[in-house]
Amino acid sequence: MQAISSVGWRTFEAKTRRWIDIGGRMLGGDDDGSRSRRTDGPSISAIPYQDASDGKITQLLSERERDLIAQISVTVRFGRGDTIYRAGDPATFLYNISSGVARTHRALPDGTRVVIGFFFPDDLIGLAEEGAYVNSAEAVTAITAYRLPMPALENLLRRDTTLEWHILVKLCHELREAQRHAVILKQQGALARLALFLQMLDRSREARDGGAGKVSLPMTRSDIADYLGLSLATVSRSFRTFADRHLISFRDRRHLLIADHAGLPSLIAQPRLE
Amino acid sequence: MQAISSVGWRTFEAKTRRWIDIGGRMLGGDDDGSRSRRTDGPSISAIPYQDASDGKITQLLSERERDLIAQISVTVRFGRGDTIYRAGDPATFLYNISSGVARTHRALPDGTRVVIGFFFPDDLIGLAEEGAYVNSAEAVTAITAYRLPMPALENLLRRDTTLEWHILVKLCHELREAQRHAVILKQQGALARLALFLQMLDRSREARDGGAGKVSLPMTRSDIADYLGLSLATVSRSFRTFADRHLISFRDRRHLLIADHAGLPSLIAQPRLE
DNA sequence: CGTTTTCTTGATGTAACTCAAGTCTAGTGG
DNA sequence: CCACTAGACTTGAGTTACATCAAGAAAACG
Repeated sequence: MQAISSVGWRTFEAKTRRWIDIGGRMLGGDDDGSRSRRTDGPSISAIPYQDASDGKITQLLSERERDLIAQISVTVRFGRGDTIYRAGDPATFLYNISSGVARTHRALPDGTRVVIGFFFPDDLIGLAEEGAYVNSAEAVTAITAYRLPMPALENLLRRDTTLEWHILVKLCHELREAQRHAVILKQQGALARLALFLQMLDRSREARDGGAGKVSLPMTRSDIADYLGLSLATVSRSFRTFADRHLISFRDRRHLLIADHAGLPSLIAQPRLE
Repeated sequence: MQAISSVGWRTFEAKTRRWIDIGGRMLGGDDDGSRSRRTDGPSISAIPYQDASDGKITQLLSERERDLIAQISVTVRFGRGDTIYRAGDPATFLYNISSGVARTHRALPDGTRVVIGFFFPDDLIGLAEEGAYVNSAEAVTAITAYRLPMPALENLLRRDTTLEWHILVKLCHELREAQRHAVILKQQGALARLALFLQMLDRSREARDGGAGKVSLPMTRSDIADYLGLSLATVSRSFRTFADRHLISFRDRRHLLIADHAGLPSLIAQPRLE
């Protein structure tokens, strides 16, 4: 996989260009629960930095701001499994996910893969260091995203303080998520890690659709393992344990219901889970 | 410890006020290698977001910006072990560390402590969610810091786009650090985690003083364990293993020399370290 | 409908945890 | 200045949870 020669920028441009779709149509029938029901246009949301909102995710951008971003951006689409960008490539674009789920990862010298995070509609991806992407990003499901050229965005931010503030707030949100991820990983037990992961997915889902505890797992078990720092086998076994204890129930491999909302948190942070 | 009743804001104010020191004197003879040799004043530095700088940390603020921040801030001091703020307290201040080392942590329900990060001069701490601190922060060594009232800072940022941009860049830097932390934790082996930790400290030291591989460990073994997600015993054993293999050598418990700069990275990301 | 990928489940070895006892060090007061 | 003490660190022994290896089952894909 990933057979194209990594000439970097040019290859990358050529590759992505294939998926550009000026329409911005929404993806229709994805049943992964992650499709967005918003009207068309760029959109960024987060738990606010200052104002209390009962833990709910709120839309940060005004209509005007969304227009401004729309003016400098293009709608792009990626198919399941496609590479969005690679670590080390020149960071020319920021992506605002509109529908679908993305994953960022870092490849270690020996080929081990570390999944940094999963990203959902209204998230931003494309973090850079010294002008180059630090992680690689792929589409977990089919994705529609707004692609913002960094120079144009920087320009826009320099002119519009409020917009810049909102990006700042969003970044704070992502920073908190990254810290939360670290907290998950420091949990000793596999069950505790998985419980925290499910809780995280459930919370992000709840903030979006507000429905009951029906969680969808668009990513593979292997993705989850690489995110939680466990082996694929252990993830599978842990799911089974949860099901056996009637904490969750699977509709199929990709869809589960959280049966015992109090049970999962109780597993967390116990020194030894027996 | 931490015996003061947690009435939150008022107690907090009263507590910190004790350490306010309008002078802004630098701490003199700390031999922890983390003292800053800059001239007086607020200071923020990071690896740039766009421009290449050979991986070096650079000062982000202009003289004018540092003055602006100085005008809204007060110099505060904390003694070793003092609490800077607590998770859940109203996030009224942001802190710009000037000298010394701080640590942020989160306490889990069962009393387990998770160290989120260590912070050095030129770093910012005080991340909030919905107006409240998400982590607690303590002084690992004696600390001098600039204390910025959030409302005033927000005001300042709304007026000064460039300054806001610089804060944004700094936040990106911290986000990358948090991700790096997660990568460390996903390493299986204790040796690999500790090696990455030492590498991290060494790099941050190198960016500051540029000297040879003399790393200081101002934090306790227990802090390191809680940061790396290991037990105190394992951290100790791993240090011993490194020393036995002549990868590092201890001057004393708090100061070590990286003897084999190539040896440590070679331990990292190996599936099994034997 | 066959092939490939993804997932489940079992058996075994080992790294790291826990418990626990012993050593060092820095900070305190005589 | 030195003895003393409390906290920080080291090291050992036994146990356990998870990684690894491996084979079989179930989806997903063309």
